[in-house]
Amino acid sequence: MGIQGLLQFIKPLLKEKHISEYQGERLAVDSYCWLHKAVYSCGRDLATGKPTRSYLLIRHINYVVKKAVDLKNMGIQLVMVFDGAPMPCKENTEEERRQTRSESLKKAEELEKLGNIKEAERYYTRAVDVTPSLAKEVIEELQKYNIECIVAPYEADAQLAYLCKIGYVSGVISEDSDLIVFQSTKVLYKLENNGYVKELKLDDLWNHPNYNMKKWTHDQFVLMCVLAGCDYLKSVKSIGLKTAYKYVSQHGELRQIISKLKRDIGKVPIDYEEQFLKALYSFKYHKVFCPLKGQMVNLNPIPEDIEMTDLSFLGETLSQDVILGIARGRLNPFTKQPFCEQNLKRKIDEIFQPLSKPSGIKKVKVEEEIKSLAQQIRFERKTQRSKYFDKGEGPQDGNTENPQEDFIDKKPFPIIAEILNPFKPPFANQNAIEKTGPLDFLQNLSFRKISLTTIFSESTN
DNA sequence: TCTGTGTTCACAT
DNA sequence: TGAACACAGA
Ligand SMILES: [Mn+2]
Repeated sequence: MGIQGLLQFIKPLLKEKHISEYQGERLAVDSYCWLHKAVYSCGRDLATGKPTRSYLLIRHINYVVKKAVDLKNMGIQLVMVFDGAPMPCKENTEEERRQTRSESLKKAEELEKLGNIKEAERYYTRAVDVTPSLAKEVIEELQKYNIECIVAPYEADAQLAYLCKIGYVSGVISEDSDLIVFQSTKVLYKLENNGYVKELKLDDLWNHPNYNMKKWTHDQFVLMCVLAGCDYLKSVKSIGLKTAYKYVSQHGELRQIISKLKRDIGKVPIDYEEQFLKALYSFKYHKVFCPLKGQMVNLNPIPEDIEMTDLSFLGETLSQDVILGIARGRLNPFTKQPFCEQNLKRKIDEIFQPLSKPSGIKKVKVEEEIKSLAQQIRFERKTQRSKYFDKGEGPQDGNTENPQEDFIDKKPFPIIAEILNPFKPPFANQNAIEKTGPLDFLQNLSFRKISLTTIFSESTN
């Protein structure tokens, strides 16, 4: 997934940083990275849908929310971005994943029956499907903390890059090499719990110590990546990043490269050029949500004289109502329908309440848990989202015709105002320090005393 | 030296 | 959602 070997390729360009250096900035988070890690803490319960402990039904939410709130408390503003519908051309990949998930589930259930709980657990974690509904549960929780969430219409990668492009955020937290291909200006890779992170600035790409790309355009870089194999198109046999680099260095342009490729290697698929163009376009013109206009746009504007006229492979164009509903977590990005899952609290209630009746002890425990769920601490009610954001989202927020245009004229990009007038965390020099969540880098910094979100702590059971 | 493939990992006690 | 690593073969 991503571009095989790209992160290794750009490794010399990564700069070791500490997350505290981004205080005052606004960063977008590739939330599925966190979510996928998070579900490892409660694989069986999510995979089977038959939780053994109620807190195991929400531990993954806790993981993501805690991480986000911790960053927010450091004075980093966050935009949590979630994946939407899969691109049509990735359907086979998705099918494979569905396959392995269901196989893993079977295997896990067998192992569990045999009493091999430990091994079963391993397979259960592989069986978990991270669905929009799961994401929705996280989003609902994040929104309680006034953390902005955006569900992309398609891939989060493109959405994150777009937010960079319009200056809505100054960088992205991710693990995915595709972010570079999508032209994100700054990507923070490998955020550790101690706060260290590896930063890539897109501008540095052209000064690679081992590969001369000084005169390259970004399009040429994308060319290299697609040549080496990407999610949208497998590479021709024996072409990896290194040889792709040579081809682009020597020929520079798509048609020439492909004809040279055909001369060098016989086995080039007949429709390779067409597929190649589609892959390039999928990177360049991916459909995303614009939070300023409240509309669906392409990552880059489609030129008048574009070669390929049928762009349906980019996915359908959604109406403003639908894209807004998806982006803000009201509609399922797969079905475009409202989420029909019942409220999480009620779900927990329903599953555990009957079980608890015979045993008085258990019932008390469950009630405590639900009470604790209901009492999630809210803090910092002061809104960080300016009115402009809401205005930008059009009629839904009480605006009538054409709200986005006059909005943009008045205040181009909210973030720019905030760069000029950086957000000063209110706790900058206050003395109260509290040890908080799992991110130990918090411990060495000065923080306002704050109650962190712990929906359930491990000690409840 | 480079690429393709298979395996393991991500949580947290 | 993804990457790292090891190893075999061209
Ligand atoms: Mn990707």
